[in-house]
Amino acid sequence: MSPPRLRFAPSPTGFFHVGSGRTALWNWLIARQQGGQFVLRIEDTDLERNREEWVDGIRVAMRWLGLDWDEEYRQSQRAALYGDAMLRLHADGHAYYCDCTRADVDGRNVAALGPGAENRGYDRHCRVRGLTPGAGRPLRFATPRDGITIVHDIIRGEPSFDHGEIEDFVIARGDGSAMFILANVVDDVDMGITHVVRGEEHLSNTPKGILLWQALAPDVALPVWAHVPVLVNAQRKKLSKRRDKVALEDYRAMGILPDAMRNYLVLLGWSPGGDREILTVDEMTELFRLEAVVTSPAFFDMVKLAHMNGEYLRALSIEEFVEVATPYLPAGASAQVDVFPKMAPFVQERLRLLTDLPNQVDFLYNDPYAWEDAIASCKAPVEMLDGVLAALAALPGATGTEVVPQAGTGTVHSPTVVVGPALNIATESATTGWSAAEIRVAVETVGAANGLKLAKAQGAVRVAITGRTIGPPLFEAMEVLGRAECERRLRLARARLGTA
RNA sequence: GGCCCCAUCGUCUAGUGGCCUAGGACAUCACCCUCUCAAGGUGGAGGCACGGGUUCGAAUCCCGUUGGGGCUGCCA
Repeated sequence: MSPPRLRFAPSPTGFFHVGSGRTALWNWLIARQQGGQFVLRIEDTDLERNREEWVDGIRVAMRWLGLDWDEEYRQSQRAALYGDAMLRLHADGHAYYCDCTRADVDGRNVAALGPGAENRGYDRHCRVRGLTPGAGRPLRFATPRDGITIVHDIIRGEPSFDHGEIEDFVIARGDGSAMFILANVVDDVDMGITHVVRGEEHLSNTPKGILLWQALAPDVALPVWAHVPVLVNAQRKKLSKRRDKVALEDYRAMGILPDAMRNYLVLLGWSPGGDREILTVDEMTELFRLEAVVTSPAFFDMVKLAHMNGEYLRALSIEEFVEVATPYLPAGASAQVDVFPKMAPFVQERLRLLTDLPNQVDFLYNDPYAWEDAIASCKAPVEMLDGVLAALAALPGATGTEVVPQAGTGTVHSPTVVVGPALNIATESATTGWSAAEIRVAVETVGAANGLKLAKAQGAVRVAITGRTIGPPLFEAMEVLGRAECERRLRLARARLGTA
C-alpha cells in the first residue's frame, strides 16, 4: 500500500482557531505515523473574507505547534484547474448553467407546494433549458434523482444520504469562480489525497463531494473520511470566531507553552486508553488512532489547559524556565537582568500561565503598592515591623553602610530546589549574615516575642516587602532584594503605619 | 421544517456483554505537609439522559422518547 496523503485545508478568514489546530495536529500525526505526506492547502476562494495576514497567521500557528508540511498550495492560484473542471462537468452533462434568482425559486416553490415552502431548495428549473455560460449565471451540479450515497467514515461508520434530499447545488459562482465544494474536490483528486480528516460540520455536505468526485474522476479511488467532533463552548455551541475566545495566538500570548497546547489538543476527543495523559510528540505519533476518536463534541476547557501548562512549566529546567518566562517579566525588569534568575526556582512551581508572572515578582522591580488593605489582615504589624527592623540590624554585617551585592557562587536556601551553577546566585550571606535562613530566624524570634507563630508573624513583613499577603517564599525574596532595600521598605511601611 | 450526527461524574475521558458496588484527570471539599500562596500527599462528594426490548447477565446490542449539535448559502 502506498503511503497516505493527508491535507489540512484552512480558509484564511480569521485568527487561527484552536479547533483548526487540533484538526491540523491529528492530520499531521497520521501522516507522520504512517510515513505519508502532509499537505497544507490554503482555501482562499472567498475573496470577500480572506486577508493575507490570516494566511501568514496559519503558518505561524502551525509552526508554533511544531507542525511541518511537505507541500503548500493556494487555491487562489489554481483557478485554471477549477475552470477546466467546470467545462468538463458542463460538457458531460453533469452540470448546467442557471439564471434563477433566489426570489424566482422561492416563488415557484411556494406556488407549487404552498406557503412555507421557501427553503425547499432549488427546483431544477434550468436543468433542461440548455443555458450557455454567461455573466451572472452560476453552474449547478445535476444531482442524480434516485439512489443514495454512503460516506465511509473511520469515525462515524457509514452514514447514508438519499439523493432526493440533495438539491442541484451551485459549484461555480456567476462570476465564474469555483465554490468551496468544487475546488475542494478538484484539489483532493489532483493532489492524490487518501484521507480526509476534517470537522464534523462537513459531514452533511460530503455526499455532494462524493458525487462530484465520481463525475470528475470516476477512475480515481475515493479517499476515506474521518469527521472529527466539533469543539464547543460552555453553551455547547460550535466554537465561533465571533463569540468565543478561540485564537491560538491568544493562548500563546497568555503564556501557554506549545508543548502543553499540543498535548491538551490531542486529548480533546481522543485518548490513548487507560490513565495516560502526558504524552510527548513521539508518543502521540505512535499511539494516535482515528478509529479511537470519540464521536461526541468536546468542550475546550481553559482551566484544564492551564493546569497542564503548569505541569509543563514545572518540568522545565531552571535555565529553560528563565528563558520562556523572561518575556513576561513586568516593566523595569529589563534593567536588572540578574535578579529574576535568582527568584526563578521559587516562582516556577507557582505558575500556570506565564501572564501570572508579574503578580509573583513585580515587587522585585517596583515598590509595593496598595498595601494598606493587605496589612489590615496582618497580626501585630507595628510590633513585628519594629522588632524585625531591630533584629535585622543586629545581624552581622550591618554596619550602617550600604552593602553592595557581589557576584559569587552561593546557594539558594531551599530544601527542595537544586540550583545549577549557571545561575551564579549572588548572596551576601557568606560575609554579611544576610541570608534567607538568618532572616527567617530573626522574624521567627520577633514573632515568638509577640506570641505569634511564624505563619502569622511573617504576614506584616511580607506585606511591607512585597505589598501582598501571598507570593513566593519571603525570606528568599528578601535575600535577593538585599539588606538595604529591605530595610528601606520596612521603614517605609512602618512610617505609614503611624505612631500606634 | 427536512436530512445527518451525538448522548458515562460540572468538564475531558477509560469502558467495546460478565474484570463495573463504573476507573483516571481537571475543577470542587476535607485533612496532611508548610513562612503566605502554590506544588506534593491522603481521603470525600459527584455520572452510565429516559422508557422499552434482546440476553443467564447490559454503560456496552436493538427500538423508541427526550435533549443537544451540524447541514440545508452564488460562506468555508
